[in-house]
Amino acid sequence: MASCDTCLVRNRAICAALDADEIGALNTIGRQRLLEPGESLIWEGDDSVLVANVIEGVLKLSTGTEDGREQIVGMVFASDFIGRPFGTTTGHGVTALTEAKVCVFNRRDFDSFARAHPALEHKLLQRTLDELDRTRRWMLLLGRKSASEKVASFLIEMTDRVASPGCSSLMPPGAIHLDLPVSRQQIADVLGLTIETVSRQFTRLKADRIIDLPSRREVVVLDRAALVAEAG
Amino acid sequence: MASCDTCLVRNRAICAALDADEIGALNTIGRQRLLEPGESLIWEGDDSVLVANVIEGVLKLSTGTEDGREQIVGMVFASDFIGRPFGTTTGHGVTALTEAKVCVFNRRDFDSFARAHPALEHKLLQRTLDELDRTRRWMLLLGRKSASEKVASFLIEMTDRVASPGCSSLMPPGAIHLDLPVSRQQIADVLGLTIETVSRQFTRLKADRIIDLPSRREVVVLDRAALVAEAG
DNA sequence: CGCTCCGTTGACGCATATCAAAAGCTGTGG
DNA sequence: CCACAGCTTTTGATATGCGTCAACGGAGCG
Repeated sequence: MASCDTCLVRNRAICAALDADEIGALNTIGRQRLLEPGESLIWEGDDSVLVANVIEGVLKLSTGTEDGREQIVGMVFASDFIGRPFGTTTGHGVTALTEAKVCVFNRRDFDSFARAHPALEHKLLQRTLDELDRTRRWMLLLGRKSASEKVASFLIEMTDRVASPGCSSLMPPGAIHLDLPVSRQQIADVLGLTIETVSRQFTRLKADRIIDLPSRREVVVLDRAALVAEAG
Repeated sequence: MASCDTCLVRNRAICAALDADEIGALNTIGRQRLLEPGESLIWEGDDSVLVANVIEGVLKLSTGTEDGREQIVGMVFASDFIGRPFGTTTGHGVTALTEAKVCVFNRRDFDSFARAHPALEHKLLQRTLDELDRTRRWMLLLGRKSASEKVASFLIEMTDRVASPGCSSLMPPGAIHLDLPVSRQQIADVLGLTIETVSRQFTRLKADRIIDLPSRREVVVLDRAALVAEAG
């Protein structure tokens, strides 16, 4: 059975607020679950029945209109928290983008545990405040930036969030290698654009020698400064 | 001297989590402040030196690009909380839209007080989670909705948030009267549009008998259902 | 009464969406 | 190993919604 002791995110997730005894107690109400790419953990509009910590992988948070338009409202990574504690419904779906491992809790169990452990609630509050700040900054992008600014901003955000350690010596100095966890369509859904516009911006950036595109899911950032300049 | 005992939002703001003694203690570190329309309490990028509760009035949270584009990332009303506790910088400015009364705290004082009072932190967490949900729903609007859907959504949000009690008997049955706390430019900055587009949508809605526009800052919603249908 | 600010209206252009088709990958079965 | 099917992505042609620029109008104020 998986235990918190061996958990990859033991010291980075909100659990870091707890001591050994408390972790033991939390361990009894949580269980690990594996998700395949495309598999959903929570659906938009559902009653809030569970919350979770991400142990491995990348997931998206998304909402949509009735006529099928979709907007990705957040991406969550290892050690991030998922779900809506202390509430009744979840406003957005949660779906795995890569294979993912999550530590799932029944929401009510988690709620009472959290209320009994202020240090945990404090960590959760800090995370929520950070996420709110990040989300508000993204609103500027959605409301006011052009397609080229949006794509540049996306790539910069990605270099900060999923910078691959496996940069081979074959790459030009200063280059940053990215393995995107998302398809072109999903990038479009993050940026509020169409897939065609995203694709055209990628090819233009490649033509301008600002990035390289070794494969569909890979991006090499050749000139990060140029990207920052384009991001507005 | 103003005291929490007579505070208009005593039972709705996060202070509602505290008993009489605790309120007394909080009273000693907070002070009231009046703001004129257009006056800023916090500037984007500032060190986070203060936090506050809104007692009366409406304020905007906004970010902008270097070249002057602006995006309003939130509107705050009576009993809402303002500022970035437990953090170093604030990602957005806070500016009064109407005359406003706020209860201001030094951020460090508030931080230590909050850490010592888990019930207060819990209220703050709930508010922050609610605000995050609201903000994420707004992202769908910014990224995926058309101008007409945006304006309709804005008006619906306003009927929920500032429905005037003073509906005179002169109005058609079912009509809802709104006193907008914002200019056309500010509506545009909330919706990620230009002032001209907002204006055109307003006149169209008036021509379609869905709203009436008695004055610049007033809107009468004649057919809320039609507005909901347009909001997407 | 006239000035100024804000909002409205109109003409026009452009960025991005839409529609359509070709070009790469990826996997499967012969 | 090749052929083919079913994808995602790219590329191209066209359409359109919204932005931009410019002029006008009306409300508030000295």
